Amino acid sequence: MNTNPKPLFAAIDQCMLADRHRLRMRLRRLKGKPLSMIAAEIEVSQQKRQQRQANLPIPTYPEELPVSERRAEILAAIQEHQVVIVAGETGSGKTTQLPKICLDAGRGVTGLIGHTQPRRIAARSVAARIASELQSELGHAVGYKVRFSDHTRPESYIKLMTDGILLAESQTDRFLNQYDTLIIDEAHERSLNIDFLLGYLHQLLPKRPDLKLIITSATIDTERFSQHFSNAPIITVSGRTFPVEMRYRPLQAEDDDDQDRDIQQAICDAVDELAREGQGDVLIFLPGEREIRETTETLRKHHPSHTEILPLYARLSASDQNKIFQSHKGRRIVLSTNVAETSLTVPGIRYVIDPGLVRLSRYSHRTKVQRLPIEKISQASANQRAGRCGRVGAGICIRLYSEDEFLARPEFTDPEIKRSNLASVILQMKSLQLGDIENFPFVEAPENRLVTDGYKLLEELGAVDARKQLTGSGRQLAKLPLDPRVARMVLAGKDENSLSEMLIIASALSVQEPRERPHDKQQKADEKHKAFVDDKSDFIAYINLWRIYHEQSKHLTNNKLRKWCRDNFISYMRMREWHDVHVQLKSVVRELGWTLNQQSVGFDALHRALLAGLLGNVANKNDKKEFTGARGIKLNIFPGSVLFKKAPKWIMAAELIETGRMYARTVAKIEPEWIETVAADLCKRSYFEPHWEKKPAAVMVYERLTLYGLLVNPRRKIHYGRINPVDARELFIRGALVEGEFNTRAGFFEHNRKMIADIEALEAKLRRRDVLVDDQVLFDFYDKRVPDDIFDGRRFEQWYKQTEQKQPKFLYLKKEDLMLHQAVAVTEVQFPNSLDIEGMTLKLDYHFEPSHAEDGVTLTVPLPALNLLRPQRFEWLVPGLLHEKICQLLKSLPKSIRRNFVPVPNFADACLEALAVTDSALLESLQKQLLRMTGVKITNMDWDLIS
DNA sequence: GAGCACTGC
Repeated sequence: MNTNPKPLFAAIDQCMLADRHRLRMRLRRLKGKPLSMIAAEIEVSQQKRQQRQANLPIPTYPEELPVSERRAEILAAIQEHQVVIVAGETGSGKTTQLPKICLDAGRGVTGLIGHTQPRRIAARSVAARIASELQSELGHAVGYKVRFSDHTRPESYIKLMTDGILLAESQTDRFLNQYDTLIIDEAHERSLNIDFLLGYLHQLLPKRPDLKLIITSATIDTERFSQHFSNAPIITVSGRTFPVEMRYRPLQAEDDDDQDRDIQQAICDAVDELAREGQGDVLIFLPGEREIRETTETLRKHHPSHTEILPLYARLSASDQNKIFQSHKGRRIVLSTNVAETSLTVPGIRYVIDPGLVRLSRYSHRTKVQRLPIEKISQASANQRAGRCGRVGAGICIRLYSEDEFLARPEFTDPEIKRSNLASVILQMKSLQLGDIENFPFVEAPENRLVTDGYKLLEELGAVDARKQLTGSGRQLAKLPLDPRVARMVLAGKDENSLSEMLIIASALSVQEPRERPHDKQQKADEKHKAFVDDKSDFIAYINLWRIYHEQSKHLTNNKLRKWCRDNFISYMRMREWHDVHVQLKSVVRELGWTLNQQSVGFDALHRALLAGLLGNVANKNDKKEFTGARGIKLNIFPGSVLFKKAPKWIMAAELIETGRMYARTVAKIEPEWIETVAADLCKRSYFEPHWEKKPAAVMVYERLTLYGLLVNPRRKIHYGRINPVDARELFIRGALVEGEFNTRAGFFEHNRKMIADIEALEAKLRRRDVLVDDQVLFDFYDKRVPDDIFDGRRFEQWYKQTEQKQPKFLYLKKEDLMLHQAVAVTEVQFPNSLDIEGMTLKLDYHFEPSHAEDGVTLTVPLPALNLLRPQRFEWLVPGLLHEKICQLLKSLPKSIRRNFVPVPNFADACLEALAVTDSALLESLQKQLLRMTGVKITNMDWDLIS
């Protein structure tokens, strides 16, 4: 039995790259067991490789292409270096010839030659072109893979794909082992995908020393790519283009006498100037649809003759776009957005007019919202535009700005990674465990604040925690081929059992708007689109459109369905794209083990799930009918929305975008209460007016709830105990125990209440407030005894019951707990609770509250007894108060008399002792006694009884 | 009272 694995390890080195890792792992695990099974597999993989080597296509090269002349040089560079930069303009042939040169270099045998393009159309057409040059059927030696369709075979050598596909593959094949060579084409476009890929490859190359990487770019900024890949060699291939004459025609007049022109006028002048140059089509670059429309009208008035004027932009229907490929007589002027700069090549252009403007997407750090400002284009972009007229012959480019201005412009357009919210990139990196984005080897690192905002959005969606770590739901979001916000909706849809509806909406939000609204048929289109409208939600309109369309598709032929789409101003192509995304989402969701609801879901549940992804896009209408969104930004409902005319108080939007104004697009009515349930953790809460309430026997507080500064709930009463148990306990002790606002049968409560009442009664008799301890002492008494976690009636009763059994009366106050000093003077003799008069016992009440009607001592007399009483008796009050009264009387005497009775309290004491309560008047008894003691005679007139 | 262009697990 052969148990020596060594030769097999060596044999694995001759296997297909994609198999090696798996085979090595298995071989390692076998340790000492029979190796026959794995040996067979190794054999298969080796044979596959040998077969590929044997069948390797032998390329031929069209000699007229500039790249063909540099073949040997490029081939040598590929063999000597891991990374090669190939720079060349359009027409150099690099895109079609490089993969063939790679074949010649022996690449493509142990693994595929992967070749990326920024766009699906390009991936497909380049594949077709190379296949035909290798005289192989498309999908055999040369295949392509774009979203929704994979046309490659195991025996393919070259695989064209979008850069997004390669990036997506890295999620399941971390080492990209199916490739032995990668060509990243059009790297100068610097899309998010390309920048992410270049960073990814930077850290992959050391782990895959056998992998070759070729980066191709227009001849701009190639140094940057070279530096990023440790000074990789740059091979520059000339383009096969014709010279373009540059003419600068700024809007500002050169002479002071001349008037400045506006862009419309300048375009007309430029068209006239080019008309004098002779035959040839003109391409004019404009920032947007509106400008194209305006200029079309200006030019129609200006050139009424046989000039054909064609608009061109991405939103235009396919048939209108295709007009640029139809032959024509006379002069053609194409007015185009940036589609014609990179994505689409307009054939037969001899002249370009470039006003130098573009509408560019820029993420605003200030408002956290995507903007679409019109900006001046970069030099690179201007040159790219000029190049569009040098493809069929010498061209002329008229720039509607000066050369100085051109030179003053930035050299390159900011790459997308510096203009985007990075949530999606960060989420993918986290899920790939690529470490922190801050340390990721980007060609150009995005600004920190963009990274911060990316993390913030992910935190809002619950994809990362406060420590920026990926959460469980973050891992799930990363698996969905969707924008993170939309992915979050789908996840919530799973939880709310509304996945069926949610997948329709999520796929709709991922594709371009399928409803068409041609400028000349706006009303007709709106009329047709009314069939899909829901009066509370633009999201429901997508579901309605989806259902109606699929109902039609069931019984209509393809052609009839297309016609139905045309009649209803729906883009058939985009419906197909929507459908395809939906199919893909369904399959991803199935793999995740999620199930689609069979029963349709209600409005609320569906929109709560949508809200989970759109918390940052919530807005609230104020009294002036203006909307305020997160962080105080003012916004408007997009006029195309169903809610535009009658807007509800609260809305959420699928997207916020700032163009002319800040617009909320795809909008639905929401209830603010949903925010509380969906965003419980995200809402900021402040608390005010905590207070004890007798009836619920709890400390209550008002809560103020805001989300990103929006007032979701201004005043909601809730229990304070769970929010701040320490404060709540204090308020409980004060309110319930000290102040006694408490319904309880606990024994201590009545006892303590009575104890305090007794002392208060005592104070009333003494006419002073310094006997009963103050509330703070009472508080301290309870504070010492009540445990920390007792802050409401229910908890208190429970604890009291248990503790009372072990320590009876443990909460009973004693007299000494309550009295500041021993009020010895207070005896029953001094302050009797009743008076015996005329054989009756009459109740006495004491009250100490100056200026109150009942201040003093109150004798309660039954009405029939009233005329039996003699008023003189009451001048004597009660003994405890008589002393003070005598003092006051003595002090009221005129000074000449008063000085005989100093010190007054002593004389008062003496009088008190000598006098017995009689029915005679107090003043007369006093006068007699004082005369007896001092010989001073006082008359009734001497007393001042008023003050 | 109305938006540049692409792409994907």
